[in-house]
Amino acid sequence: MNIGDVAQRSGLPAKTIRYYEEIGLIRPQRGENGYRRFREQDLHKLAFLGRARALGFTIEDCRTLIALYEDESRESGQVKRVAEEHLHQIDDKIAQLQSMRTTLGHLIHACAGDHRPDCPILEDLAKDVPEEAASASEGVR
Amino acid sequence: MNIGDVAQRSGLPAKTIRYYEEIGLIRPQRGENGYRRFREQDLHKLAFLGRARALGFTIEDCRTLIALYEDESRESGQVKRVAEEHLHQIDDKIAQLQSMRTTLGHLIHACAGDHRPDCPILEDLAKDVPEEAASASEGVR
DNA sequence: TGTGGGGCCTCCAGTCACTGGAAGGTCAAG
DNA sequence: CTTGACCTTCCAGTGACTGGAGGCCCCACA
Repeated sequence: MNIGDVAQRSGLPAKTIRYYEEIGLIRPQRGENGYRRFREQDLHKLAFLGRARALGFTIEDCRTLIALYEDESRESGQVKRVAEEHLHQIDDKIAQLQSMRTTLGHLIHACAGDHRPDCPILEDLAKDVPEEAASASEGVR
Repeated sequence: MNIGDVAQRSGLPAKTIRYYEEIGLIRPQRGENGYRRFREQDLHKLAFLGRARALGFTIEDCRTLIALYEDESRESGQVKRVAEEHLHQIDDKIAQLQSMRTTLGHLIHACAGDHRPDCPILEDLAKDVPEEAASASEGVR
């Protein structure tokens, strides 16, 4: 199989597959013409990667998960730990986004959205800076 | 005010403030020693930026919002449109994350997480590739 | 046998919004 | 005069790709 075939069958762009080789996630063989030659096991691994990425696992997580997958003596607790860690990060992100969503929703609701210049959204963004410089108010990054 | 002062009062890291100058969001003056000199209006703008960023607006959105803020003849509808567009993107992201969350939650629930190697998480990730692209004879899912 | 159009290759640059660090100038206190 | 905090610029790196240039390879068709 050439890269175009695996791209189609795995659903991953050829560019991404080359990138995965570059960072050592896969090691396809090479033909005499220099073309990558993929075997079924490569395709399998790419599909694994595609699904893990679709669940939001980082590339490093994927590396770990593949290593565990190939390790006969793994303990499912190891896998579960990685997944739970990731779940927590997803939850954090959702919470952060929902907080933004709430605030933004209120502001949008309060804004007439007409031809006049008065706008609660801008007014909120331009609120005065609290004068207590010393006390720390930690923002989002 | 030097950069350290505005950093503290705006809650933004000095690095970020320098970056904002580099991309033209702010234009602080300079002292004879080469230090940036910030006025109250610069601080105000940085606070505006900090809040907009905390709501998840992109830098380009921020540029637009500041321009609207400074434009006396703006229409609040313009602001509202930007905010609504952004809200949609937040909603999309939340939906995507919640979908991941659901799947991942199921998998984690199904995984014993003990010393044995059997793991539904890995099994799911390693599911067979659907034969859709190559053969096109099988039924779809 | 030539030609045209894919497909494949590598390498480089860009994305987004910072962040870290090196190397060095400036300032106020002791 | 030294120390140390603060400031400067410049360069590189982050994550996970993505786009594009320039060039080789392969096959079908005339």
